[in-house]
Amino acid sequence: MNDQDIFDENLDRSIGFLLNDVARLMRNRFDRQARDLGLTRAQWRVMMFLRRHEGARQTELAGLLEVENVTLGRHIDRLEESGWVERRPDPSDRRAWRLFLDKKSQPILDKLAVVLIETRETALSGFNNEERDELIETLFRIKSNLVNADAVNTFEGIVPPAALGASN
Amino acid sequence: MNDQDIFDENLDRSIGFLLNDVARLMRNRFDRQARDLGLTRAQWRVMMFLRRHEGARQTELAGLLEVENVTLGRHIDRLEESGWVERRPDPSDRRAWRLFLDKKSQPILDKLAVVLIETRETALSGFNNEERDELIETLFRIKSNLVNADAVNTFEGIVPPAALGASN
DNA sequence: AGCTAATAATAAGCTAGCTTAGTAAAACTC
DNA sequence: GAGTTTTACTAAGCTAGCTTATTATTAGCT
Repeated sequence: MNDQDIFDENLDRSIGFLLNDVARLMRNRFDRQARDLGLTRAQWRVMMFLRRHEGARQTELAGLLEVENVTLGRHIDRLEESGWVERRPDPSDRRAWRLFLDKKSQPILDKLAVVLIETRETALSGFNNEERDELIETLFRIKSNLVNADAVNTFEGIVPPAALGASN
Repeated sequence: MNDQDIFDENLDRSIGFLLNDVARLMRNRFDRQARDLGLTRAQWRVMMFLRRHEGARQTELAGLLEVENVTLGRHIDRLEESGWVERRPDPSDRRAWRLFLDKKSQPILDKLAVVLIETRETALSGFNNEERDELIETLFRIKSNLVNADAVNTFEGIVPPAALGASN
């Protein structure tokens, strides 16, 4: 087994690429089904979160969605253009906007929730409940590994290594 | 528990969004680490596949990567501009190109493979081998569910339902 | 040989994510 | 109270994916 084989094997078994592939396939499937409802999956997700946090500011909502501020800003631009979402000035902070759903959004949100469930059932066909729960738990574990690693880079990375291992 | 709760629960436990989040976090992490090497993860992936299939045509390579023809085409545009990849005319088909790696690519490919492994180790920290294998198998299962479902839509979808259930 | 079909690739234009840089306002510090 | 830093958001511009429409060329049918 030479060097190239070692790399190739890592490529074939790359969790990152596999995750990407699966996420992309699900996204495409959802979007095809939902195409006529006028919202993309990401836009709809924003609105689903917004429904539970009406009056939130963009930064708050971006934090909940775990997306950069700028990314959410563009979603809101489009949602506002299409009349799904309304930006109202924050009375106590002139830099900020408060976000609200338009009335017409409710029925669409519910329809898209059905599409979500259908997509999931397609993806997980043949999985029993136990397997589903395991998968979700596994994904949360990975996510928290990655989020923590990022946190280390931005905060504790400043702390000298000795301090981190002190409790041993 | 009202309707909204039901939808919200499905949102919280949405495999699709979780997969998306995790894939995004891994992509970001990889890209940050690899930033100075001059290749993005997707570009590098193209080149890793190309290394094992030199002389392939764009459509062939896109098929291997499970990406649309157009998506690969743009990758190749950029890779060619930067001198990583070369397009040579297909001698037997004047519509097609044959793709080849530039010599300078080998050392970078190997360096990026190391970044891939580091990213994976961050994501899967705390996972033993068994858990890793399970995860990969699970992802393959989902992927094949989705790919098969697409196939049904494009081919067998035309076949009358009765024919599909005939063997019962 | 001559149409018609299918195929390889590109063009244009959309969403979704990111970074970096900038503006305006608020909050903090002295 | 003045000056600095932080915060909320926007602007511009990049990769990565998609769809739909076009162009060239090949392959298939009659």
